Amino acid sequence: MKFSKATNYALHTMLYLLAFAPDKPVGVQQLADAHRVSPTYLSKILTKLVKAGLIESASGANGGYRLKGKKEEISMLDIIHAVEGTASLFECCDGEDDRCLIRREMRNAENAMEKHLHDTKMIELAAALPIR
Amino acid sequence: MKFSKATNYALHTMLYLLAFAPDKPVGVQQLADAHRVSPTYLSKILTKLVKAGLIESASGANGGYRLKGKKEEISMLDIIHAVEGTASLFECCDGEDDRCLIRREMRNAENAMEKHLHDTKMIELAAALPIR
DNA sequence: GCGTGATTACTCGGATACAAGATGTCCGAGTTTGAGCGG
DNA sequence: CCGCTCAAACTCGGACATCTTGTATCCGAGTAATCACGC
Repeated sequence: MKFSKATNYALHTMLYLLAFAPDKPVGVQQLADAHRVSPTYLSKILTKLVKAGLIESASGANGGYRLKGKKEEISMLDIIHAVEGTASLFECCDGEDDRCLIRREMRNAENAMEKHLHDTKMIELAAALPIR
Repeated sequence: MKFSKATNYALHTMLYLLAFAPDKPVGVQQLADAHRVSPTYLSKILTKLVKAGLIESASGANGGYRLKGKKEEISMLDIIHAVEGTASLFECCDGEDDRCLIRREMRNAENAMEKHLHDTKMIELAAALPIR
């Protein structure tokens, strides 16, 4: 039960884009250098963000990844869901048996965390960065 | 990022003990039958609960596992921590760098979930079970 | 100056390799209960 | 009826085996900008 490194990379990359390049596309190489990750691996992760509609990719020379859509609304939860999936963190009791009290409480706890993540917008973090 | 099945088994077993056998030791075989798990595997999980001080084991004939200590105070978080460990769910930025805003917010979200799990006591769930 | 083609700098996606952790099994060793047996 | 012994029923812990998932790399294919060249 851990958040994957992929989620970590995705969050930091999104923060980077918001803070340093809100409009221009940035190459995978540059993003990878900024966080000490392999470019090809980071590319795989960013593909998930593209599919989720958070960013878009530009092919060819001077291509790269660029923010897409309403930047103010991007929450931490959006990014986490894009990378980790939206499935519940806790599964038990064969499917959708709502009589399982343990499952119900686990879902409630999970929702508490997700609410916090949903209320935290990436653009606020970008604005609070000490050095830009 | 998923809770392990081991956590699932641990939670259900604890609920079972609280509801059906608050005092008597129950054999691993019986507990395993109740949740369709291999007895030896369940034994491995319960060993963690023993080390955490939530239950105690009785060797020999008529032995088994029994609740230990103040039953009213056992929370879901206690069990989860016993099985999954107490480490933070999110790690990044080499160690304890508190300047990382992403890490800070992830910790906050995590704490929100843990608070909910801490406030949910197992004995309440046992009392709310429909069929006993 | 202008169009055309080649080059270059990129991303995309699949296939693959590797590592770690979760899951599950097996077995030998130790421990307690209780039954059997002899006195 | 008492005490001893022994078998049975347990748990404990370590050592495996297996399976899934996360992590990471490689490579061929496609695409867009730019440069070079010839007209």
